Amino acid sequence: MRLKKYTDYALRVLMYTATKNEEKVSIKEIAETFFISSEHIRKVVHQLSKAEYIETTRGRNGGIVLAKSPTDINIGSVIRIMENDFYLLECFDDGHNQCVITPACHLRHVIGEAMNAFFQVLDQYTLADLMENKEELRALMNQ
Amino acid sequence: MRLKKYTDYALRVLMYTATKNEEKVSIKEIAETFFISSEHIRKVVHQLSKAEYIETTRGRNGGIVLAKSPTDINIGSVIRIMENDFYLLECFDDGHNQCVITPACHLRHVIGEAMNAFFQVLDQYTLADLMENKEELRALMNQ
DNA sequence: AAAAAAGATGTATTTTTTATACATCTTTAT
DNA sequence: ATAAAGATGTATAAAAAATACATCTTTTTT
Ligand code: SF4
Ligand code: SF4
Repeated sequence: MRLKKYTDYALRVLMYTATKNEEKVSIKEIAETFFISSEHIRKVVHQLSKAEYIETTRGRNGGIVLAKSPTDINIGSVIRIMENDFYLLECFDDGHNQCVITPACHLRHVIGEAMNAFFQVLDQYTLADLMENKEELRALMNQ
Repeated sequence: MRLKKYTDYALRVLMYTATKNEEKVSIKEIAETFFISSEHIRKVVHQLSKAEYIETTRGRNGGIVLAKSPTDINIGSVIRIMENDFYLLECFDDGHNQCVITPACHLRHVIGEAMNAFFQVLDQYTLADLMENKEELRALMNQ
């Protein structure tokens, strides 16, 4: 059981961007901060932008800013969007389920309940909660 | 985010075995019930046996029985054993973590808390809970 | 003793998913 | 025009998971 690296990268992009209040940040500087190829960050940024968490501006002096206040960026929602696939079990994917006991199986409800508990925790936090020690984070990011 | 098919197969083996109280069951019949190759079931059975959830007997009239009462087989523990890897994030794997903000990052604690909530639910259930409607399950398994 | 039925072990292959890289746009301030 | 930024599409590589194959060993029955 793992989350995708892209999901984590997405949160890093949001955290990095949040350290620079209204100032624009570039894909390049995020990539260099975390020692990740700009290529990956680029894709993550694209998705975050489509989901309207950030606003991007092309061209010279372009860059990225948050599209809303950190208090309005919910961690659970970010993870749901980045992690497209939550088919923890075969029977969660109606289209491909071939398990014969599905109609009577309690296991699927137990796992479903566990997954809900997982998200219930995530849904309680926003980007603002992650930025509570903004200065400390900024220092580690070598700003 | 997915569980491995093997993890689910392991639970199916346990549920199937639980429907036949003390009677031995064979890998072949489990495989045929769920339309899965015996090869996969064999591996799962091997792991379940090593973890002492089931007892296997070789030879003619051999087969599988539960090694303990369904009330003593905790779902969370089965999943923890079958699913070896819970490195939801890069920083969860000390050996390979290169994330620069790890010392100050709150995200990792949020995800950790969510994962705990996930297991806390699973830890509340045992195989016995899944067998509450044993007859219904048995019918779907064509017994 | 031989045969058959069961599980044990080890290894190899294939498929799927995820991660990564490359090439080529488009936009915009200077 | 040019340079600096992001946008898009596609291709490749690496890792993980799923699947298959071959060959044991154990035990009961005949
Ligand atoms: S055994 Fe239960 S949980 Fe697993 S795939 Fe079948 S219905 Fe779903
Ligand atoms: S950003 Fe936080 S959660 Fe993600 S790898 Fe770094 S320390 Fe871990």
